[in-house]
Amino acid sequence: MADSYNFSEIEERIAKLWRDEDIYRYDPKSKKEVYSIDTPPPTVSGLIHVGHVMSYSQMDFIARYKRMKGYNVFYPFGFDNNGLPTEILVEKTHNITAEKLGRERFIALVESETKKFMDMYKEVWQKVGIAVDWSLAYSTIGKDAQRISQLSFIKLCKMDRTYRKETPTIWCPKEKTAVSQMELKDKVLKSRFINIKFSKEITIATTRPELLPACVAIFVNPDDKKNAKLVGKKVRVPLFGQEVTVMADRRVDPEKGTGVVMCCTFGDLTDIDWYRAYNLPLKIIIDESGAIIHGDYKGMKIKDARSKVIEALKAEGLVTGEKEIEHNVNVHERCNTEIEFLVKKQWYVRYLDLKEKFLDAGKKIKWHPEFMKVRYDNWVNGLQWDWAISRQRFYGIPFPVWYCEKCGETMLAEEGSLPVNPLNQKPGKKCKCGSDRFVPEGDVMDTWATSSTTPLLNAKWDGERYDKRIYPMSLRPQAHDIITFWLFTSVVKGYFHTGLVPWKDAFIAGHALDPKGQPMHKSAGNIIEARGAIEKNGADQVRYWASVSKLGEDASFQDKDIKTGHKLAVKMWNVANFVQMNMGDPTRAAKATNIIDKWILSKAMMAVENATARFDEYDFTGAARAASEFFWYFCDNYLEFIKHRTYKGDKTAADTLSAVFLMTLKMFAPFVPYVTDEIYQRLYRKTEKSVSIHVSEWPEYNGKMFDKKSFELGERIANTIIFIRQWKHNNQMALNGELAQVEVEGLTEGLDEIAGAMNIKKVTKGKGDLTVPGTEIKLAIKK
RNA sequence: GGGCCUGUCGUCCAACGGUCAAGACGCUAGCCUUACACGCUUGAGACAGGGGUUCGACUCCCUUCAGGCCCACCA
Repeated sequence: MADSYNFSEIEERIAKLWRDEDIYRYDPKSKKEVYSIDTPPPTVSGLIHVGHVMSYSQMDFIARYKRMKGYNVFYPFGFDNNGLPTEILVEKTHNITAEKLGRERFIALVESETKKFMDMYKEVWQKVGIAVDWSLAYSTIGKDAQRISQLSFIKLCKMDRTYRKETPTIWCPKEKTAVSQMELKDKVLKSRFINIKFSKEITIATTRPELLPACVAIFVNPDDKKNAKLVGKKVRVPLFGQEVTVMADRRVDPEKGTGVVMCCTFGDLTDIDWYRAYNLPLKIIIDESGAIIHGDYKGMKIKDARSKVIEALKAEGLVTGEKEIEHNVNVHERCNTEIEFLVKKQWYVRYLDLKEKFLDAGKKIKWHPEFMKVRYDNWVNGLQWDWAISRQRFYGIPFPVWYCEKCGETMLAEEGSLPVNPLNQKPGKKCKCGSDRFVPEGDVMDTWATSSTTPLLNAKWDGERYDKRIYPMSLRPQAHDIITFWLFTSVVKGYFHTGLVPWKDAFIAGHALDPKGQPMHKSAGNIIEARGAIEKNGADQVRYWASVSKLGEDASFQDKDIKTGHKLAVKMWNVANFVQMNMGDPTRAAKATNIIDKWILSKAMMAVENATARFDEYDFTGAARAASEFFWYFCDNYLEFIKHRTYKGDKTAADTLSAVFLMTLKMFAPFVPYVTDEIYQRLYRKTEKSVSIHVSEWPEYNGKMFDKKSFELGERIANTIIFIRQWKHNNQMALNGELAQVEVEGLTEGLDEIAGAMNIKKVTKGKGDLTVPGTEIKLAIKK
């Protein structure tokens, strides 16, 4: 291998080899133990940055390690094209709305549109070298995902775990659509804070006087000395006359406004909480387009109604104060419209009674890192509402439900007919009451209702049975930000449908930060795109960066880590050159007799043992470090120590050299899969008989290659050589310069090795005055 | 407001409660040594502050300060 290291050429060639040999294929017929990974489906939103590369590389380290350890690795890939970002992406690129196109056609459009992105994603992930079986790919809007989501829902209905209830929904009056919290953003708006006199003692401050007709209660803080005495009083709402009660709640800030707040259905999210918590009456005064539907103000837009109400209040002398303020309001991120709250019927999954079960499930998962469990526990402990799984949107997986027009009975689709779209399909049978006229459910499911089924989807759950080799899955890898969503909801589904925790281990990755340590955001303009980074630096180098920071820690994208990865690859390349020139038989290494060989083999065994233990704990950083430390030491010392032997054609040195380098390559293979495989192909494929290093065996600890005495003796010899090397440096000698004589005191073996390694004419036992640090060995050195 | 994480050479990042606190990038000084100058060998350089526990603390506890994240809140 006379050519120099060229990553783009190597990576292209090796990627082709992997594709041609299909080495990541999961074999359902294999007798090997299965290691199954619940790979996170990335959101299809048109962007892959180095953060994605980091988290997918980190799980890939594990997948590759497990494969080399002899597992039958089930490592699928999913595309999340069910979410809002995908919807927005498609709407933008086609300048249409999902609503106008209709659900079926929109989903079809998404599928064809995202095909392009999926191909692009696949290409990038393949460049990164993610070792997934692409034949197991799925999409979260695909037929399987639709069927399983709907089946899960039907099963939950049959278990009496669902119910439908009117609840407030965030609503955009301009686009006349429900919006999710994700789509909200803050906007600072000027507004007027108006003090309204309700009675002699009660004056409330509000920015929304037009909501007076929807006022259902008044709140004060129970610890507010000034106002606490009002609790329990009843008062009539000015202009509109309904009687409301003053209640106590700690969420009221006594310092804000008058310290007295009105609760309307609904002005903001607190109103919703109060409405739920205190079972308040519901007064709807705004319609879907944001117009008032109440009394004299009927038909007016909110802002117009507001001025009219203020006028009327003033006319009666009830406005006792007015102040211009700036405040944060929630607006719809797409159109900047201030959002309102409407009441809609929602489907819920009832699970609040199961908190203890979910906490138990959390205990059964092995968390990596451990502290991530606390986030899960906090979330479960803090749960206050059941899981609302319906969304008033057009794009998504429909509920497989109709309602009888005559008796209102809910009619579920037949399990065998899934997936269905109730909007253009009929139940296929009559209602209990005899009617065959139905109203279809128009809502779609929350995306988590689908994402939560990925373990079931992977295990081909059919409602009863699933592939027990795959499920419960071995590993759930994901980032920490969605523990409360994806991880938790998956636990919920696993509990309901299988009674089992869906995985054994959870592997929680951190986020990538920009080189300055700032989070990467589109708006900050600091996103480092994946493809460019790979083309510029090589996939091995970017992956190496991903191995440097510990699991769960955020990591900034540092040039110097890329550089270090590059140096590592170059070093391996150059060592490979040296090994090739001195190629031996790795299988003969265990027969080594030379002390330096026995020493490096023992050291290699310790490194293997360490890297293996680290990997088994999902500490890939520790594994990589164990490999690196050993490798660089091996290069700088062992290689130099044996040159005098290899130059003479000593075969035993070549055997050890070849064996130890192979072990090192294998320890690095999960991290830098391209360069290690390229070298493997050139030097070892013929003798090892694996088509790729990635389907070869992980180095095992071999007792024949570890000998404590040889190791300790070797350490003393090595330290002596290193000391002489330093002495040469300190005495302005070239490191290969010849020394006339060294007398050694306190070490009787390996003197020939010292002489050979350091180019010393004569090494003899004797007396010395220079102490080798950390030893009792003394030397006398003569130039 | 509640919870969690993190503070170590200029920078990034390690260290079962026990050597001289490791390594990488950068910097310094030597060396073209038959794998590699994309290299080798040197040198300088750090435990955020304050309390405690301990024979002994970077490590455990409390606290202050500084970052970050999640949740809640924003009338």
